[in-house]
Amino acid sequence: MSVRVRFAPSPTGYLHVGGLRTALYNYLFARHHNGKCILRIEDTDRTRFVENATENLIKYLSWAGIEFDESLVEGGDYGPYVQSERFDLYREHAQILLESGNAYYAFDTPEEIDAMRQRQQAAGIAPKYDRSVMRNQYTLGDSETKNLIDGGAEFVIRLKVPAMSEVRFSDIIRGEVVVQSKDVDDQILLKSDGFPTYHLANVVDDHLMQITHVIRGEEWLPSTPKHVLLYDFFGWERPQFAHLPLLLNKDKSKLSKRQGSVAVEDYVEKGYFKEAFVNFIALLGWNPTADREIFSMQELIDNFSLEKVNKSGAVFDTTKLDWMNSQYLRILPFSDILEMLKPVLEKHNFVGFDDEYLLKVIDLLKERVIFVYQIPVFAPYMFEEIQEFEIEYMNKHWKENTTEMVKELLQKFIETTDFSHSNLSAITKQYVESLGMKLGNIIHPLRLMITGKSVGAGMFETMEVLGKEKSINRISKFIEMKESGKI
RNA sequence: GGUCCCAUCGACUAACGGUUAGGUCACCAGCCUUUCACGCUGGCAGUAGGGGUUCGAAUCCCCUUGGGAUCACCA
Repeated sequence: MSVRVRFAPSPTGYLHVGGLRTALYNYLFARHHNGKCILRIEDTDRTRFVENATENLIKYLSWAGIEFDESLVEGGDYGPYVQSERFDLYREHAQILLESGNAYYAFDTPEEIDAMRQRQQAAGIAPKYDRSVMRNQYTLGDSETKNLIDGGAEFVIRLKVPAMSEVRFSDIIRGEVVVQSKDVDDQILLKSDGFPTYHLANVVDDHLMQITHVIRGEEWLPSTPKHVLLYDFFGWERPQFAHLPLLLNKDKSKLSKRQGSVAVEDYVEKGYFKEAFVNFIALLGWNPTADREIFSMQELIDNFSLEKVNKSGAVFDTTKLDWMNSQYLRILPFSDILEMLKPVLEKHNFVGFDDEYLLKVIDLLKERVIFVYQIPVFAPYMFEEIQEFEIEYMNKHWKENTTEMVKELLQKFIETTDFSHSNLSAITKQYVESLGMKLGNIIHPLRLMITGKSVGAGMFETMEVLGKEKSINRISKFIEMKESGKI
């Protein structure tokens, strides 16, 4: 039987980084086994409906390079892929459970349930639906139950958890898990509005969609016994479960909004490459070899296995992500970087540069920054005239004879027709040597005049990219300013 | 609190009974150098604690401790 997995997010607004990792592992697992990866939208909670949330989810999943074989976009043979379009199915299945005696009607109001919990808490026992005293099919009797329903009373359908037995299941990542059924609550399956809860919808859909492996976050582990019971009651074969370790805040609690960005879109906004982000996320909780850090999507697919997924949670610390981004800045095709650079430059109002020039600038600076957006911040002088000179830098390197030297060197720059960095270097070195001086005596003043800053890429490389005209103009202009005492 | 899950450097992790407990990020130092980076070299730093099992335990078992998740007519 071929592998079929699903990513089943609830459209509550944005794609969570933990959700992205779950989606990614599902995707990697499916691709690794030549199986199918399905996207199913779990929108059974009408009170949490968020406009455009599904579109947003799909947008960022797609940004990350995660493709689905079946979804509301691609279609497929097991649709619809949106739970709100499958309500009849859930009602039918709840009915099956009712008839087989594995589920029952209950009529308690939220207030009554609340009162029950308070009594239990006061008595120091775990809050759990008390089938023997609440208003339900068993305490009311079948005829009264029928009367209530016929009379239009609101009801829910609850799972009838067996009194004394063990629920056990095996998890690919965690091994055998055993829970006593007395600790499992009579979960509501169908809400009073007729909509299913996650538990029912999830099991029905996973079965109907022939999902072979349920790969989801660890937060679902405590409710898995309910799901297992449902599979058994329906007489269905259970899928294999794999509960992924959680992504954590620095304080080790479940990754949350309060302690930093958790929305994938925030990281896109911050300028991370999708390749770096996916690579980073993939290695949080799973590691194929440990002697390697950089993996392309295809390499992740080739190496992926659920057996190597860790059991313990991973702190989502982006320090390493920054390093990865810098690595990708070096290995990614120039054309990709160029496309990211253009909109960034526009924001700075640095316009009118041709691709050829921009490519040279990227090559010049990519090893000195970790984000594309830092290029114009690190080296604005590549895109505009110098706004400000670092005075301290000037004071440190500008001696009495510097102006004279610079003038002579400028003359040589003007005379040369070869403005390559190697030739510029040769000219300059020859000149300082003729004076019996060191390169450092002239290169810092040069850097100051050309860039205004004390830090940057190789000086002659910078001049080459900037070009003869601009380089010479900046030097002449600076000398004028210097001699007229303007600086 | 009940139930369940988890536990190797600060972080991500490797070692699936035998290693001086390895790698990466971060941090520190040195080298390189034209500044800043990159790069290279080296360094700091870990098996939560206690019992077993075994010739031998990070690894298997138990207890303790710690952390987390979950206990909704949310997913």
